[in-house]
Amino acid sequence: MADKETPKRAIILNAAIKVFAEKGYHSCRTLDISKAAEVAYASLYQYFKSKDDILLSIFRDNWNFLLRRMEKIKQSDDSPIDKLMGIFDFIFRSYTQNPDMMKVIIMDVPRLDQFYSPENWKLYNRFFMGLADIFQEGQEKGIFRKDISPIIASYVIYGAVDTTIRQYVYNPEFNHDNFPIEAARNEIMRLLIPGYLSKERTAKAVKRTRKGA
Amino acid sequence: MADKETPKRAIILNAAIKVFAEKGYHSCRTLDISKAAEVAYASLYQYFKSKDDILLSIFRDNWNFLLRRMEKIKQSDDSPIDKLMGIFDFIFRSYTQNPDMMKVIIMDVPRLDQFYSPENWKLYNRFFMGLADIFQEGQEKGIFRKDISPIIASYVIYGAVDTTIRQYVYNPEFNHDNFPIEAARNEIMRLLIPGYLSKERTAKAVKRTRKGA
Amino acid sequence: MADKETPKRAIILNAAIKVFAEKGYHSCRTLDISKAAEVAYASLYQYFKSKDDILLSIFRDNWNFLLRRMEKIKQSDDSPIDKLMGIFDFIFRSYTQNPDMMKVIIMDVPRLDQFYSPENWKLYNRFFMGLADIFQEGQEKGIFRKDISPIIASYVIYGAVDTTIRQYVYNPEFNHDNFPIEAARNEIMRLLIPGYLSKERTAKAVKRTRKGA
Amino acid sequence: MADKETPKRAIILNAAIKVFAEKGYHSCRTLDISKAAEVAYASLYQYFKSKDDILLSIFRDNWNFLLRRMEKIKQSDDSPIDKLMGIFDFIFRSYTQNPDMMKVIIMDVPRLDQFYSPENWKLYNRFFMGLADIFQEGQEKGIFRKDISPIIASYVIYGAVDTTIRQYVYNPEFNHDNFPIEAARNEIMRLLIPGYLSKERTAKAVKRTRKGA
DNA sequence: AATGAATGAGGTTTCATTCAT
DNA sequence: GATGAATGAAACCTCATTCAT
Repeated sequence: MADKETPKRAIILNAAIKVFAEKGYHSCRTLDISKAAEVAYASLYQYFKSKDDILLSIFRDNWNFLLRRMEKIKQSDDSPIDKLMGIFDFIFRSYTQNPDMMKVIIMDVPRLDQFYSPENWKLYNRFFMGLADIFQEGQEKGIFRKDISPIIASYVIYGAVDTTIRQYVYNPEFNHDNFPIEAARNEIMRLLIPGYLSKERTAKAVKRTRKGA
Repeated sequence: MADKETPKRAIILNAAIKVFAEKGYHSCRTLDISKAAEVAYASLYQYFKSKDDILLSIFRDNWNFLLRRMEKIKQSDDSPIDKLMGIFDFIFRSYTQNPDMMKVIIMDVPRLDQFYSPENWKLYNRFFMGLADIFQEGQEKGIFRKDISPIIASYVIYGAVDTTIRQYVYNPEFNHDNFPIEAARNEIMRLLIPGYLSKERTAKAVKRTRKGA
Repeated sequence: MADKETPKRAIILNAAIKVFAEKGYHSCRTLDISKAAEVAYASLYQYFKSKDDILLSIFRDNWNFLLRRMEKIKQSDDSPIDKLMGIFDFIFRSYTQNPDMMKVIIMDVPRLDQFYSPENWKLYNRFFMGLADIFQEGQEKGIFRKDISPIIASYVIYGAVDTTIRQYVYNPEFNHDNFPIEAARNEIMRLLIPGYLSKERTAKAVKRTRKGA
Repeated sequence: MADKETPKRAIILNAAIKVFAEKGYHSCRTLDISKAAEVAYASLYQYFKSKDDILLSIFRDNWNFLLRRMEKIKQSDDSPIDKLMGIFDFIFRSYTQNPDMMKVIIMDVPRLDQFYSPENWKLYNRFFMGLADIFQEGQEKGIFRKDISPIIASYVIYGAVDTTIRQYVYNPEFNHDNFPIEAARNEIMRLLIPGYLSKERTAKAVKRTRKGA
């Protein structure tokens, strides 16, 4: 934590992710964040305007990262199915690597009234629009059904991921051992993308995606 | 509001739905609820233990209503596709008739830390399990793919609805006129249920479901 | 409790004594009293003006009873020592028979700000004045030291009883078995009244006092 | 009040003593305390956990001070009578110097339900045990009657002081001018301690006690 | 007389943010 | 830039009392 290398802004953000994930945004106090970050209480306010701003910064930083990754995938010459696969793969890997961050993005960010500002919606929607673009590309190539509007498809795709991860994070009755998150990912793909079938193809797509990271 | 017929508990609950939907659970004060309900402040606390309890009562009452409806649909002799259709139809109609209530269920309830109690999870999961049962029935009848676990399918189905309604409620960039909610419903069905195609069949199923209400 | 014979006022008063003794005046609610009395909530207010009034009624009723008893003892032809003995005996017997009542009188009544009204002080002081009268009689008869003002003596006498009973009621470290309350009473007599010695005399005085009841 | 030298904790405590003495613990609001202390409202809660904690801190601080003083007196080579005299003198002088504090200790502290915790009883009882030790020393030296248990004697001694001060504080019918508190102190000594007689001896003991402070 | 639902005033405490060092 | 003590607004809930039946 008290990492001299890491800039203090990042230290605070990482600590906040941990604390938000543990207690929830509304239930934790700014004092908890400063303690977890091992910085002075008032230091928070030298790097962020407010508690809100910390949470929204977490969203913005990570969402922008996601968007950049999506952009790369979109511009690749993979098939639409592999593109979707690449995005799914990225999200689920993010969850595996940093479940706290994902928890915060999925649960705490949409909780915040201030999240629903035009600027944030714009950023938020860019992801849905990207998904829609890929879906539309698939429609044009005759891979996906044409009687579905791409934007609705993007909601369904995101909703599937969102709700599934929510279950992994919160549902105490859910047996994680029997349903490793990677299995869930594959099943969602199968359900949403009729053309998604062979494992070889998937493995190849994933490999390619990772190389491009 | 000051309805002599309606029991006071229901009056409070309806007022709370309105206030929660307008301002959000954390941003509204209990005083706002009592004013909206046109009852004395302390009356809230004769019918509910706390502000939390009001929100969770909204969830419990409506979720139980949803579960009862689902149970009826499950026990009908409709095909699994029509059963899913019936549930979608019920949820989307609920949204149309009482968008505030849906907003509260989708946005405020999962915000509340206290929501994640074993009792609530049990209630919450009964819906997913019901969806999974129908999906499994479809698998056994050879209608749905067998390489998807029913419980994951239920998450995807619910997530599709949840995220879509969320967009209808919150997204200011979203053009409601071009995407009436019924259209969204149909598109989600098409995306998730490969066998769902003909409009006649759907209309028939909906009719039957409504009659059975 | 639901005693048809006992007038309802007395039922409420007895229930209040029990509840006040258990939880303390400030920590119990009027609802607790009505429940313990098995009367309707609002019935309290047909017999008493307020919660305060209930507590003060307990004081007044019992204090008047004590005063009447003291008056009888004063007017007897016992020696001043036996008179004091009679009063001590009455108080300690009251504690043995109804510790809850004594607890309320000693702990809750003086807690109440409203207790310190001129009327109540007048009533309260009549007891001290009675004690002082007896002490003065003893001084005049050459039994007690003359260099002590009777009123101060009355405070000391009452304080001894008050503090001792307080210990019996509240002190968890106090070993009741080793110090039966009667032993305490005798020791206080010995300490305060130099002439108080022989057991026979005491027994006689007690007997006489009881007969006069 | 706004004393830069005095640590803020002490400022708050002194203000609380004043406010509690004036209005009583239950009748005053925490806002009154902060105003009297001329500190910000929330500052109370940086130094104390709660309103209760403020009152109990007043008790603990002053009681510990009393205990330390008693310990010194016990370890002196004064006679048991002079030791008791020293303690009486200290308590009555404390009352003269800070009647508000004494009022709070005698009236408000024992009001508080939370006062009756094992820890507080332990502290409280140390005073009674100290008094009992001195009384027992007097018994062993043949000064006090042996047929009185020291612990009961300690209750009587404390009760005498407690009740007398209570009268000085609260009784409106009591004529303070005719009974200066020092006179009361002497009379209590005469009543409780048969051997206590000569004024010269007393004066000497008091002098010695003060010197040793 | 008896009931219990309805009332609203009032107080403690929390916590994000600022300020003086 | 760093610190942490100081700040005060804001909100939930309790509870004695009244009122309508």
